[in-house]
Amino acid sequence: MNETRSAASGPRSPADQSRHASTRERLLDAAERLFGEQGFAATSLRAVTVEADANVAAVNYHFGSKEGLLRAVVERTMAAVNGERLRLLEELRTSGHQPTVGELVRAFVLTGARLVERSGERGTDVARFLGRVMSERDPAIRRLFGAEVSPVEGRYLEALQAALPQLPPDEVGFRYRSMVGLLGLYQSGVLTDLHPGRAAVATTANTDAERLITLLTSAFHAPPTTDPVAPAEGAPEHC
Amino acid sequence: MNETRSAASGPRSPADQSRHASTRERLLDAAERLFGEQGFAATSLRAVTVEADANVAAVNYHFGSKEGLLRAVVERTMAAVNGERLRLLEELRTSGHQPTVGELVRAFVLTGARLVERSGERGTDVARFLGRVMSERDPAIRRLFGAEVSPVEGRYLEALQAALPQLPPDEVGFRYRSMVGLLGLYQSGVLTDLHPGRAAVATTANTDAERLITLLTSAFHAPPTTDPVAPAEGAPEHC
DNA sequence: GTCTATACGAAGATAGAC
DNA sequence: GTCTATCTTCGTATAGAC
Repeated sequence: MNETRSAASGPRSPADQSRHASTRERLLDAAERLFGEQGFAATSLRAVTVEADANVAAVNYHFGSKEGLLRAVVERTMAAVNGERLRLLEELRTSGHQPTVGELVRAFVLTGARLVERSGERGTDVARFLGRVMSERDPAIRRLFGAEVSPVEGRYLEALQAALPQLPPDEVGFRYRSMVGLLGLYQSGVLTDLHPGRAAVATTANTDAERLITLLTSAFHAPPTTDPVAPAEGAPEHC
Repeated sequence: MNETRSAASGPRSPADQSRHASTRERLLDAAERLFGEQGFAATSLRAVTVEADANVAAVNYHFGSKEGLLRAVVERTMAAVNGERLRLLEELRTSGHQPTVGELVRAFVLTGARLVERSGERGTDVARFLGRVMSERDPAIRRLFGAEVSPVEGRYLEALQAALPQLPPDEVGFRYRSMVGLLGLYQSGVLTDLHPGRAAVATTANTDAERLITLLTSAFHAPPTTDPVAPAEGAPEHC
């Protein structure tokens, strides 16, 4: 309860969840869960090492620093998400027709959800962790995340631009970044909570994912932004 | 460069920007700038006190804690934003007709921009600070921010619901929270940067604000979200 | 009342023993 | 390769100067 170690001498028995995984893997699992739960800055390295049943210095040995640990967790998780996104995009492109905006948005948003399903027990941890990292404002973390998603980003931007030929590339980029940011906020739980009135919470996740897809699809279909000075304002009103 | 103080004995000459403001005001100014630049967790209390030319303990005296300092900065800034938002909303409601979604979104989004203009020199600091706080994921900070905006939130939700009678309240709430979150990401610079190819940066701010208004207005006008199982997907496609 | 000097415990990082 | 011991920095708390 007190300090750096919980079981130093004897064979540790309580909550030995990831049985004989390596120290490295146990550190990654613990960091993913705690970073997702409490955030990066709020999670102490000592809390991670206690949960992973390892020493504080093991983090520095395996990952160099706390940020190195974060980078490793991001890489491990994003590898799966990136693969899934590219696979879905290929699937759409080889289906005979140009992918629509709605299809692209749906594929992008649901990738996170599918990853969560496949991750089983650790699913919600992964979702919260990804959401947090996705909309992080720390420049260092943003760079690290950006480097991880850039291969997929280019492909999606191409496909979105092809589906929205009337929009200037700058505007497609702006809306794409809005999608990434909003998905991050959604996955970190920012858009979900705060309405305590209702009872049904079980289906909220799926419903909100669909709401997000609806919202984003309509956002992409907005007309090109007009001049900053006194725009017509009624433009999207007609439909 | 080393420790808690930069000029202990003589009259401080370098960068004495807010000349004879009280220690309390100088602490608020410094915190607003540094929290906006680096984030709350990444900014050390000592960095704030060095910039404000005050002692570390002054923070605890005036604000009780680091979080108390954050609360004070939020309150000082949001008082202006809340007032402006309520004023604009009243202006719309007394203009004879029901405010449209576009008008409500525009009033909400541009409030931040106007505050920035009025703040003059400190404008960009204020914008970044507000943006960061708005989309913060730390529950404590979210609670504190939520308490600050709740009076305005209710009024805007009412007006939006009246403008979108075909949408269920839950969905209006979801889209409102999306607007708040996205505005936060935008104001903290998350949606703006990263495309280094272009040259014009001067007009980017205004342009992106208009893009955000366009995007959000269209997002609010999306049809109600259908059942999670295999939605038609073409719904917003027709317009 | 305001503010400064200073001390304390906790956290991240590092060096070197094993 | 792994862990113990130690260093620096952080937020907070206390005592007293003005």
